[in-house]
Amino acid sequence: MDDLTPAARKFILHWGEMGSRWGINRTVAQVHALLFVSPEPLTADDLVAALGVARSNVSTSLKELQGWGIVRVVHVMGDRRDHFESLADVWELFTVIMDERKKREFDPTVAALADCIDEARRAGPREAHLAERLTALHDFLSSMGGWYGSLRALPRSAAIQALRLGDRVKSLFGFGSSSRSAKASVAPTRQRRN
Amino acid sequence: MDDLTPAARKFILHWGEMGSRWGINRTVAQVHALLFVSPEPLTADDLVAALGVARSNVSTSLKELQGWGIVRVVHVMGDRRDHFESLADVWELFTVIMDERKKREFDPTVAALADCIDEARRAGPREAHLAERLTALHDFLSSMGGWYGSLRALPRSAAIQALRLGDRVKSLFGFGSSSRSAKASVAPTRQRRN
DNA sequence: CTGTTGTTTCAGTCTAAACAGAAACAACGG
DNA sequence: CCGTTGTTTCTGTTTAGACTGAAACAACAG
Repeated sequence: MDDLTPAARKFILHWGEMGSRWGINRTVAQVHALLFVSPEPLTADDLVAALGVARSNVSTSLKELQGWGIVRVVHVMGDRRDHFESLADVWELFTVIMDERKKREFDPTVAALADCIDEARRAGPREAHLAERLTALHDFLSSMGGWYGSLRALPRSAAIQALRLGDRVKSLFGFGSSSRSAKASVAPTRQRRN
Repeated sequence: MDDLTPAARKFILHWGEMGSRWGINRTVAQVHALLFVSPEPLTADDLVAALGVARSNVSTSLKELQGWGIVRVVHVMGDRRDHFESLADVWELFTVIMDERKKREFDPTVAALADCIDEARRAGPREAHLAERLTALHDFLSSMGGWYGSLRALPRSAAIQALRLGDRVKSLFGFGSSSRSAKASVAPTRQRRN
């Protein structure tokens, strides 16, 4: 962690922090961050040295990242050791992660909601209100899932364009569209009732 | 937790579990889940009794939910105690939560990336690769943020319709679109390479 | 003033997850 | 067969965060 440049170190630490705030193991996120910014593939021992964590920890993290499909093994001529590299394409990274979390968490949630709704309905009018609320939630989540599925079904360029579609509308409201416009959409949205 | 119906209990536990997997305190998520499905507003003591957690814990959780703007105090005639209710509207719930997490985590990440990029650029060509990777990430996240801002700027009905836009595409693939079609959109998205 | 209600804080406990470090094992190249 | 490399599994240990329960405090209604 000491032979990293300040910028790289800052990024890796922040990325690890973000990961842990979103339910991703900090070390896993850090390993990924380092691979993502590394110009060339790294060995497990490189990662151990750079991040200062145990070998077993790195090994597990690499396995998990490979399981997600965002890190893969490559081989370097004249070196028997495995080297690892991250997907470089950010869009692909995004979709792969979203796919995986959808499968692991989102879809089971929708299914669990369907179960709860069935159960509440079978319990008769006494739980009608519960069934109603859960149905609203279930339908909303299903819609989101369906929307994401549609987006994923598009070829990548079309998908990116589909996301950009809002930009035209946004310009009507006088907002810019590139990087630093974030704040414009943050503050005054609280008590609006769309 | 024992006087809840099985369906309600199952939902609350699952919701708490999901919350904790996405960086939201389990108790906070459970309190919200219970308020969300409750036909009438509940007092803090109701929550203590139903969830079996400490009073201070409920109080803190309620404060946090109020801070997010998804729970509010209401008063019941002839009762001096505060009663709490959740936003019932799922779309509003979603946007409020997304707004808050964007503000707390997403925007700071974009800003941190900009910092790292500046630093890497100032370090000269030695860190050109780092700057390049981080810029790709930064631009992607900015785009996502901009897209979300656009969506939020739309009146709600238009926003929902904008999300539904994919449905037409989806129907080409033979999927349905309304509530129970969840399973249809799940499986086959894995190994496609857009 | 007194009892009720609610908030906040704080010290201590508890727990799940992360993590370290070692060991055992497999694969394989030379 | 030996050395290298990598994986897996295990036992402890550590740590962050969640949580409890109590206490101090404020507000206020009657």
